Amino acid sequence: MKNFETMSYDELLKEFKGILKANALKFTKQREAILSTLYNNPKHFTSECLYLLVKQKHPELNIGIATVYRTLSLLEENGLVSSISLGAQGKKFEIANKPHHDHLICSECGKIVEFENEQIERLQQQIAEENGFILTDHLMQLYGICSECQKKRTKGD
Amino acid sequence: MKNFETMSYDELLKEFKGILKANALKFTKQREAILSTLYNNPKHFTSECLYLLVKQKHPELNIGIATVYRTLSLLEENGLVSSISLGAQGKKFEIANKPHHDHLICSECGKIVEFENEQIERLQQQIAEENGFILTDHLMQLYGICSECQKKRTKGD
DNA sequence: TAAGATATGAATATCACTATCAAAAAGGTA
DNA sequence: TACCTTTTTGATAGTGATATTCATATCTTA
Repeated sequence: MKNFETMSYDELLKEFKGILKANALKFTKQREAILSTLYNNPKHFTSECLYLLVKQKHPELNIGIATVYRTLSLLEENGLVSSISLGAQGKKFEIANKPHHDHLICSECGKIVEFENEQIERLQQQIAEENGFILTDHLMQLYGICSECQKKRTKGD
Repeated sequence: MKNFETMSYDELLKEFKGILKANALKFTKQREAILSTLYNNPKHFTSECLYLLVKQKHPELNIGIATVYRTLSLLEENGLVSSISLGAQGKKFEIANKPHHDHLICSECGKIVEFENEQIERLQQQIAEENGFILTDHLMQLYGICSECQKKRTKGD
């Protein structure tokens, strides 16, 4: 897969158009609005949350929530966005124009910190090989209490 | 928390009864049926899947799916079962009478291989600390193609 | 720019899970 | 054991996130 790390918006858009063409899909205003909103807000979005933001930034499109779901699936299938499942807190999406990273999540406030660790990646590769697997992907989420929520706790009680 | 690794079913049952008593909850045939089914089938169950198996093994109980959900939550809250979220493949439960481990999952056939790696755990702890988090839990799933599915692929095409 | 395709938004359906509720069962107590 | 109180149960309805349907709108390319 391509590495989107250093991609400008124009390059990303070109990539997206290429994917659409290759699959006989159409380039629409809605799809672009969603892609650009994701690109310009490098946060982790809920589908709902992204829907509201796109609606706000592009009111003339009168975008529907179904289109947001459909487009997110499309983008994820093609590696342009990635998602993490936070169980009770829902599924969050982010644009995949950053280097690979994993997530450290606060169970109290939902804050997400990104990190990367080469050493763990190597160990994962090794584990897969030992078990006869070809590693294609991985998911690593660390859960804990962030420093702010730790402070709140001691105050609160 | 207690380590359930070497626990016999009798010990597990005793533990469960203790938890129930401590919370003023009752020991019922349904709850026991679910616990024993989990214990005797050391696999990863979907709620639905476990429901069907308990129904089959204990038809006289006429168990309802709601009870399965309720009991799984209860068992998970008390550390007797643990769960993993497999995204599209749903949430799966297993009895927590094994040492902590993570999962290596085949994206083609859904096969799950368990593994543990001390070194990764230490690195995770370290990452959490560096970011001011108190680590409470983690989720690590490696996705890949298992050796069997690799063989099928080369044959198939 | 017309033809033939896909995409869209609104509404509806689905899926996993949760809440509600009347009836049943558990487990103290006498 | 019989009673009494509380919790649990199964059935069912409800929920929220996501998927599907369908008539209309929009894109692409010829």
